[in-house]
Amino acid sequence: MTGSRVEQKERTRRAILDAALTLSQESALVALSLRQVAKEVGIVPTAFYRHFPSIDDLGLALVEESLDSLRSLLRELRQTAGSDFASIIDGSVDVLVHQVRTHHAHYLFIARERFAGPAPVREAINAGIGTAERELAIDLAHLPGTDQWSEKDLHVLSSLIVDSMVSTAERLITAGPGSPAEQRIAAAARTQLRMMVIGAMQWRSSD
Amino acid sequence: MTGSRVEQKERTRRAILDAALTLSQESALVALSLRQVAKEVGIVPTAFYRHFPSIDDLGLALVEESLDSLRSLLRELRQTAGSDFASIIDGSVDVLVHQVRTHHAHYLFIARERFAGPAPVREAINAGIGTAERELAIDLAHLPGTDQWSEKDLHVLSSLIVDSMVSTAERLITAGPGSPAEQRIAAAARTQLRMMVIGAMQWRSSD
DNA sequence: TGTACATCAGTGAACGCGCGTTCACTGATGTAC
DNA sequence: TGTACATCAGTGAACGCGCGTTCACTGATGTAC
Repeated sequence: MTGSRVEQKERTRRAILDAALTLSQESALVALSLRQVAKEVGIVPTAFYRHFPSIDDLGLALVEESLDSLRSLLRELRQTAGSDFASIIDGSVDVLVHQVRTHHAHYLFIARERFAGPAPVREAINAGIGTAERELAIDLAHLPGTDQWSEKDLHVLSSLIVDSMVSTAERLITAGPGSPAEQRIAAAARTQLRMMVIGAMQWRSSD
Repeated sequence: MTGSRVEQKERTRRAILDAALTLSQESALVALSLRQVAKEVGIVPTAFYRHFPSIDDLGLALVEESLDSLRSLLRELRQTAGSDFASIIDGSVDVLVHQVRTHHAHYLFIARERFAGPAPVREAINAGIGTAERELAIDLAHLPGTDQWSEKDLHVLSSLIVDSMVSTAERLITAGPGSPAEQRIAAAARTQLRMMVIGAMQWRSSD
């Protein structure tokens, strides 16, 4: 019966990733130590090298995992349908709250490393946010009322909405998953988005 | 002639703070080491203790310095007068761009440590941003057109504006002081703020 | 002005600690026959 | 099914390194008389 040894190895690898994610929540990726992780997992420090070539590669794996969560959030947001703006906004905020709650560690990781991480990590995160802005600008262009808008103004509105979502996500992270503040933050986010949409609908491109 | 020894001590203290700020830009406060700082300043590691009781106290001093910059930014923003919204917005964005450019290291420090810093540092920074939101809400209540707004909606708009300014500041920091992107970011910020104000003027409190 | 003493910023040796990484090993699991 | 061998996840000792902090010191600057 092969597979059991393979499975055990995979289980340890996952335990390492989970321990690393947990530990990096307490401080930051840069402060994560192989020996801490090994202790948390319950293996001897040197056993780590059966799973990752170095401590930096573990960091990269964490980044990839977290960015996967971010990408799946963007995918879900784009699929949020609705007959009117109000229901699109409500659906989007629900998706955001749910995702931040279920992948709390990943979003905390992204918020932390977005500015404090090593350069490649920062760039990967900002690339993810940039992609969200561009995709949203495309979606906005297909909505009624934006016909005469310039490319530039579409991107300004798009980044305004994305900024607001990022700030909301950061507030949700700081509040903690399932906290009493969660619904208050969500309600404020919905109001923010409605104000923005109203402003946008009144907007006429000056270009 | 007393004073010269005192002055020399003060000069070394400043050199330590400046070196620490410079070094913390390359990674993060948590990764800052006394020995690195001492090397940068050109003193032996133990001389550090003539100026700060411990490495943590140096960190606190950096936080205080950076928050001083933040507070002076808020003071300047509140004093930004104008006869109409457009000139208030233009003036505010100018102030933001100028402050981020002249105190670049402090704002980079704030952006980094806002989520990645030790808990007391994170709390101090978020308290500063919270204060900005509350003060702005008070100012907004005195503007024409917000008479029937609820307290809650005033704070929602206030946090929307502050979020946008924070995001703009973070973009300016990432772009670097005096970079070619600076004017583009400033122009986008002005457009964002105008859209928000238009949205707000159309808003009727639902409470 | 000159001398004797006090102050104290900066020195240099030393400490114990946790770090990432290397290496040869062990012993349970898996495979070939 | 039973045996002999191969694989390889995890072990444990060891390494050199940078860390924060302690301590007794030195010697230039400042003060009292």
